[in-house]
Amino acid sequence: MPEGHSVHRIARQFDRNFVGRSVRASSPQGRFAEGAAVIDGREAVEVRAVGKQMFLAFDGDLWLRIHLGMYGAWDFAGEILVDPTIASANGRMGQTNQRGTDIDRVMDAAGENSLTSIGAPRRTRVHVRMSEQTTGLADDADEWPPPVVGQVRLRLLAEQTCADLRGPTACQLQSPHEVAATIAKLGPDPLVDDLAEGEERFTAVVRRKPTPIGLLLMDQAVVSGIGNVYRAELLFRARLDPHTPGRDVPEEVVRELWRDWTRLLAIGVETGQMMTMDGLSAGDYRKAMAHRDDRHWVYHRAGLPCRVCGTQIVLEEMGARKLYWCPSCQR
DNA sequence: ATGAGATGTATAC
DNA sequence: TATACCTCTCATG
Repeated sequence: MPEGHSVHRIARQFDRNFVGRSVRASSPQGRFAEGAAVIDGREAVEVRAVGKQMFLAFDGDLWLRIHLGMYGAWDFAGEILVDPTIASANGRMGQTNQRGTDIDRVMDAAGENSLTSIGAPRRTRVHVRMSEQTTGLADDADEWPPPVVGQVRLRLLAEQTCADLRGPTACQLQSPHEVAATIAKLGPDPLVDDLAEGEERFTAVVRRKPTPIGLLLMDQAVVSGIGNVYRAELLFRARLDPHTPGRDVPEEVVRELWRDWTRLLAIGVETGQMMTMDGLSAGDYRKAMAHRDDRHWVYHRAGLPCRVCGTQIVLEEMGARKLYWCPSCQR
């Protein structure tokens, strides 16, 4: 259940482990059998992430568009090269293996990005290599390719790396033209678009609309990659009432929303975690990360006292999703 | 064991 | 606005 940061991390995994290699494709579940047959045997040549969507190109101008939606996930298995840009600061690893989208949660469980934490409840074991240094588990007995478990819509297999896709909202082949059309409908993504241009686009659209800012932030045509967690947190960080019509949000505040999103997205991609309380002391940070519900300003904190003013955090529906906010701080 | 809920979107009414 | 999609995790018992 990724917001934009996870998709960018997954794309970097594909860049590292599939691009430049020829790929075997299959649909063990059968629901993407025709598409898999078309991909099978081609070389992956490029990967792009825009917002919550990933586009993987194969030779012959064939693109695969993936949107994980709410439950979709990639499982990586095999020998996996970790992209240094997503490796964790402590030098071990960022996410790399398994559940592309659940990496945050996997690491949450142990409180740190350790290999052992990742190994425990997983169905696949993974050799992880950073640069030349092998840090993976020794488990020579594993089968190759790994046995299929559960409903796998698409399996992509490179020489030493396996990626299994489950439960995506979208998994389809596209022509270059269709890819361009899909991307054209998306709002700016700080990791794709020029930051200044993105800021202009975002600001212009928001300042024109009567729609509540809480809906605009979730609208992928307005800005790419923000989901329900980042929405709540961005609004709190801006001390902004979610109901404020876009056109009534002061321009400087709109611009700051965009800049804050660029900041949070970069942190999310780097760390694999939705860190929205950056700037905490080391001690507070450790505390915040220790418990799942202690790491956000307002998200998932209905009825709890606001961390800043003590007012009870409000829960309401907005855009058919749960919105959490502090009615005192956010005006 | 069982069930509710979830970091999302598309479609029908 | 409601529902379907599709899978996993967590809370509950």
